[in-house]
Amino acid sequence: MKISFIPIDYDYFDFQGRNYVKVIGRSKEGKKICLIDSCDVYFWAILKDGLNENEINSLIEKILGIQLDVKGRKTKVEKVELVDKKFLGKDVKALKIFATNYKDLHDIVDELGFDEIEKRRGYDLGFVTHYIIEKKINPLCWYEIEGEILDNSLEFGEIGKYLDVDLCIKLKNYEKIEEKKFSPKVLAYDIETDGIKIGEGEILMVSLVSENFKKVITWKGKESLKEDYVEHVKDESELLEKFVEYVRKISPDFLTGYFSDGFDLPYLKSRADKLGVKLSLGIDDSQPKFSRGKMMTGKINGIVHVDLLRFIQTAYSQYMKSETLSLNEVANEFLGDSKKDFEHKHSSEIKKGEWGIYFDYNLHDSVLTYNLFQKFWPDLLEFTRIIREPVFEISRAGLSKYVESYMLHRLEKFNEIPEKRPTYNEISERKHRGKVKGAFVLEPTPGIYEDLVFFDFTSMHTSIIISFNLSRGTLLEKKKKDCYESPEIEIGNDKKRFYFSKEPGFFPELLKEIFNKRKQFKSEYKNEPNKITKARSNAFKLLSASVHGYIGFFGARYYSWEASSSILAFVRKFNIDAIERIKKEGHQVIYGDTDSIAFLRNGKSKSEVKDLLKKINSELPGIMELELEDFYKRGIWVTTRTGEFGAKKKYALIDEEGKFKIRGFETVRRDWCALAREVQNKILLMILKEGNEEKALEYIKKVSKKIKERKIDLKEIVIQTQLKKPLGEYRSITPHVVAARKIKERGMPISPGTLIKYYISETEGKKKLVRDKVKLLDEEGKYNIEYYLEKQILPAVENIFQVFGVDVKDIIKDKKQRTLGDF
DNA sequence: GGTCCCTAGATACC
DNA sequence: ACAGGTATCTAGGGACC
Repeated sequence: MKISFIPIDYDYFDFQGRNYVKVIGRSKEGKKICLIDSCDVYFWAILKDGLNENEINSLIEKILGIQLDVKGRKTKVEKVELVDKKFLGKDVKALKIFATNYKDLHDIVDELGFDEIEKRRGYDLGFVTHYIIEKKINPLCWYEIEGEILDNSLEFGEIGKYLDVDLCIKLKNYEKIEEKKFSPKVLAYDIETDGIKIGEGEILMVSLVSENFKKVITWKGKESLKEDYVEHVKDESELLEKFVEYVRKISPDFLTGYFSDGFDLPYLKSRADKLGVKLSLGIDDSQPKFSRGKMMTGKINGIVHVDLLRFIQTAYSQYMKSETLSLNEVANEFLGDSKKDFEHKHSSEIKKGEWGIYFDYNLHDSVLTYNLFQKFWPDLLEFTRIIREPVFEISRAGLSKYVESYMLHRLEKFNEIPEKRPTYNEISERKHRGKVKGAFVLEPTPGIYEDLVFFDFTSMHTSIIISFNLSRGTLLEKKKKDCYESPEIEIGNDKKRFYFSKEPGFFPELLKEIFNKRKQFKSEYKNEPNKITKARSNAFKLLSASVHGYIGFFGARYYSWEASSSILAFVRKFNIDAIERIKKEGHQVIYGDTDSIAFLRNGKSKSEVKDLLKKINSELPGIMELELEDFYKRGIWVTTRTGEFGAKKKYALIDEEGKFKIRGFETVRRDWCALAREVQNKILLMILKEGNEEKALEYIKKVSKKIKERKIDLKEIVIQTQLKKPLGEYRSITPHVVAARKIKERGMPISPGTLIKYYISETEGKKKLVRDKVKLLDEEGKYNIEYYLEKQILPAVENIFQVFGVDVKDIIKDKKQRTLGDF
């Protein structure tokens, strides 16, 4: 019997000392299937150059004799083969050393301190990754499989009997087949509790949302108006049991929550432990397992637990408008939907009539999570397919893991042996080597300009890596006759160049694939602009842009200070060259940052500009490409606060359709109060639309009057700042630290990541410091007129008006006039 | 108590 | 530790008068 099958999750177990993989997935017909499979277990010993046959044979004999008894497990070297391989692009002779159990490879490696062996590699990938590489049963790709059905078999300790799947198959044959549509079964969940710390208070309710399925399980508010999605149970224990029952009945591919790694799942587990309920969510009846890293991670056997927040953090946060990654804001941005209104309070304070609202609130959180999962699914799918790690990992990993896994899964094509993870000592050496000099930013001349053009390089770092074959493996020890040469790089007081082979390296070659995906999704977005094509385009832009960061990241297997420095040196060179080239054509260049150039049309037509672009492109090497970002009707650049220089990374533009683009200004910074941000935003828009400052000046007069008359709402003057580390670690006591202390005193939870909200009030006495005037939002007080005028409004608008030679200081402060008016 | 300079800290840009 | 460097800006911290 042949079955079309899509792998979703991977797990492994030991049976009689050997490793077996469980691949959980679906058949085309929607049946949940568990494949049992195994693969060769081995690692590599790279031999020193120039060993003769006898030396190699006697080495192999020695290695074959290795037998270990580790952790009660007998393991041995089963087989050794001599193979021609490559390591970092160089030809090497290597021994492929087969062993019984993957977990023992480290111990065998430790026994291999022979002089003939130069390096030992390929033992630190993790068994699942090793398996996927070995067998090429890639996640979320379709296969036609054949095998022995184990449902009633005694094999593997009767695994087929106790696994909660439709079919359990011992894999015999498989073949990759063409892609089919796959709509995963998704179940979203969310809990409401009386506690904030994990397991502290009771769980009041849990909501579950799947396709055509909505449920709130609760043991509270029985008297309340009964909605048909509400299911009442006896108590909290029964709630937990019912939750498990529904999850098992629905048997989803994905169980998804929002911040559920950090809250919902550990909370459920903790309460279940306290109440003696087994949270047997796994297909093998196992309970969720938590691993502690920087972030806690909750894993369920056979169901992929996806904390959407984690995926959004890595894949989208840099491209989002939302200022926080709260469910509400993210849902707003991607779904145009919000959380329902409900003011959280302890269950003892909830009135009878309010429970219905609470249930609805709880349900809607799961609805939002479910819908968000569906929105992001195409991206999660694409990332998983291209990176080839299980969805569970993809949904949680950082960018370095994305890049690295992409490479590791494709080394075989190049006959490459994988590099190992750096050791602790190597990491600290890398950290101490000194920063790589970064990109070039052109200082703008402050002013307001008309008819602007923005050019930018397409995936600049990536195209440089590809075009100049830059990587650790292609770095040459010294200059060769025919090689790529980096621009001069300053090292201390020295200048140096690095040289790279022209023989294509596996790393730059592999990058091409990412680069092409990026191109494909970008044009897809252009043809069909919507939130999702945009998100996907941005996601791959991010992956593509992360590769040079990966090379410079000290934890990377393929870290290279030399390659990283060279990439940045090329980035600087090409941007500066392009600036000069555009100047030479008679354009005034206003600004440039890393891979972009802004310049004036200076009377030239758009098609002349496009011709210039073509000309420049024909002169660029390799796959490097400069593209037209857009034409802009008007743009403004200001000075820095001190007024000495043109400010970098701060500008505002209006395009020809009247769309605004604002970068770096207080308007886009969340640590400024809404009032200052709105005022600055309005002023920028007026100025960009009209091309003069008159209206804006009128407006600013009105606003400062309103402030002085205390007519500003509290929510307009709230300042919010994120706590970035534990409260005790702050060396300087800033306003937001003071505010955070106040919150803590009230017994409210704060931790790194919490947004601290406060306002600055009038104070009696001679308190000078801002932090002495900090008040929380519910603390009574009058806002500090002077502070908001001089420290929020004035700095936000002062240097914008300065561009027109207008000094707004007196207009805003206006102290004399106020005194006169008072009489 | 005020001024100057420097640093810590947060956030943005690419 | 979990992609990088460049940059702006505020408020605190400390030296000095």
